[in-house]
Amino acid sequence: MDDATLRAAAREHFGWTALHEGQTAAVRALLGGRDVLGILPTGWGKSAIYQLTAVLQEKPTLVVSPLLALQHDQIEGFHHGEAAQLSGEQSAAHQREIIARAAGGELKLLYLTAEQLADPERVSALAALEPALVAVDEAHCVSAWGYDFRPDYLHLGAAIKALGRPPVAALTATASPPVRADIVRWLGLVGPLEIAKDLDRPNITLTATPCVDDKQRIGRLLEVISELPGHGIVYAPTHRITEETTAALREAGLAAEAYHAGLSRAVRDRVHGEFHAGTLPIVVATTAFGMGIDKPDIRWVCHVALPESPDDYLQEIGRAGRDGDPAHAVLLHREEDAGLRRYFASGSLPAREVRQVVDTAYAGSGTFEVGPRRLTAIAALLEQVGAVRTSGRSIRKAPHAPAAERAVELVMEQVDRQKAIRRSRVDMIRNYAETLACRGGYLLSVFGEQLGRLCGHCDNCASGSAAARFTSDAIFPSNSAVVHPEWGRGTVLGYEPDRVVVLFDDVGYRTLSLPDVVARELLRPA
DNA sequence: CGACCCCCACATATGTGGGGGTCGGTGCGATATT
Repeated sequence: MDDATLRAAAREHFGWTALHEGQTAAVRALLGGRDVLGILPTGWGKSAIYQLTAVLQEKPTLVVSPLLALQHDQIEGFHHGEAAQLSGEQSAAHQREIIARAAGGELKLLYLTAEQLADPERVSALAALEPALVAVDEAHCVSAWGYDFRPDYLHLGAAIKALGRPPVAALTATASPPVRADIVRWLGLVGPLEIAKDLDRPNITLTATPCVDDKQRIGRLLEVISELPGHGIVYAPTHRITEETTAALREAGLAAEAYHAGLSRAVRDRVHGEFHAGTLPIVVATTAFGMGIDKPDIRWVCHVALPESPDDYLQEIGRAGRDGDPAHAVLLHREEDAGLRRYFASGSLPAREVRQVVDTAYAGSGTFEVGPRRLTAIAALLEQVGAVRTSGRSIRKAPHAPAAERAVELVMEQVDRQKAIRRSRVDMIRNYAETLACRGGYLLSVFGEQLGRLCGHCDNCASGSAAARFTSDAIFPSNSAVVHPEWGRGTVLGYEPDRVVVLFDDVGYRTLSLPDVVARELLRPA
């Protein structure tokens, strides 16, 4: 199908008068049976990719979307009348009715969660619909949530296979190279067409300020907020700090409300609604206040602790200034912040538990003595290394499975690798906070994007400290593959004066001293 | 990983310091209780 036909269809079905080249390329790829990985900013028109593809096909499209509230919004925004949601909130009868409507050709889009696809009966009912496409929205959740929080994300690849393996569109606003690798791997994408829009957001001024203690940090926060125009979000690391910060702001006469997962649904909805409507100027929140915030005129995002990763940070500050007007991202950090993040990043999956699952699965009888969440994650990891086949709750030894000991070893290698990468991301966001070089350039380099100039919208660019440190003395080109004797294969991401940032496949991000690299020949071209 | 709380010992009758334990973020969905 050529672009003119696609544009005509977009106009006819949705009234869209303009499509990006990236959108038409993605739709063409999907219609031709090719997977798509789209890393595209919010507001760019990611959903249009699968919506347009969906209406051009006879069979329905399944959309995996992480939050039920998000699904509601998207179904409401789809003015085509042919979208519905399938979730555990609905009665069994209602669920059957939805599937029947889809089978009758009445629905083009069916929204569901990853958990829905963990149920083999549900999957076979959906497979009978012969879905034309699976879209995975907010695909970074595979990586961010799969390993511990919502492990059914790790079974999506297997579920998609069981659905007849239609083409897959994986879409997200933010994904660094390790996250992309997770998406490709766990969704089982094959040679996907990658569409990425550059991540630089020139209208967001980046600032990071070290604080010696929490008292000073709150003081700085109050100063910052009083200087900044408009409405904004304060991100805090814990429920308690969220509440305390809210109290401090209110005491200073500011209208602020807390938002975190410990609050009732009613309070959360009210706070979200008032912020969105503009009647509440400040929300102090944990990461729970995230996806689904679609307010164009957020003027600032201020962190009172280090976030867990560059991915999280970019995602969170990306909520500011969507209207394109000037906005601010302020990071008030302390060295002590990294501890909590390292803890969150570490997770834990004891080899003993993996062994127990392997032994039980191989024996074909007995009980799994592991919590349900962990069992789901372990099963996915074991399936990935070819040790077991899973279907719903059943975990059976796979044909040609490795020996039990070897299976545990293979899984633990994956777990350790994952842990190393996640912890290295904490180091990267710390470097971002502490660097005297260009912050915009640094942040982008973590995502494998080379700015090649000063960003011109960070505090270090403004003070001149970035210019003094700008360097292009590359000994290896950016994005080139290198090998380190201890850390193995990696990709050169960028340079700071006397330092080079490399992303290693097995150990994650590392910052190496350039004189050291040269003197000891630590890096060789791969 | 580190903040914080509790408890205890300690030198002295109220505060300090140390040891040990606990807790910290995201949401789905199924199940139990009003």
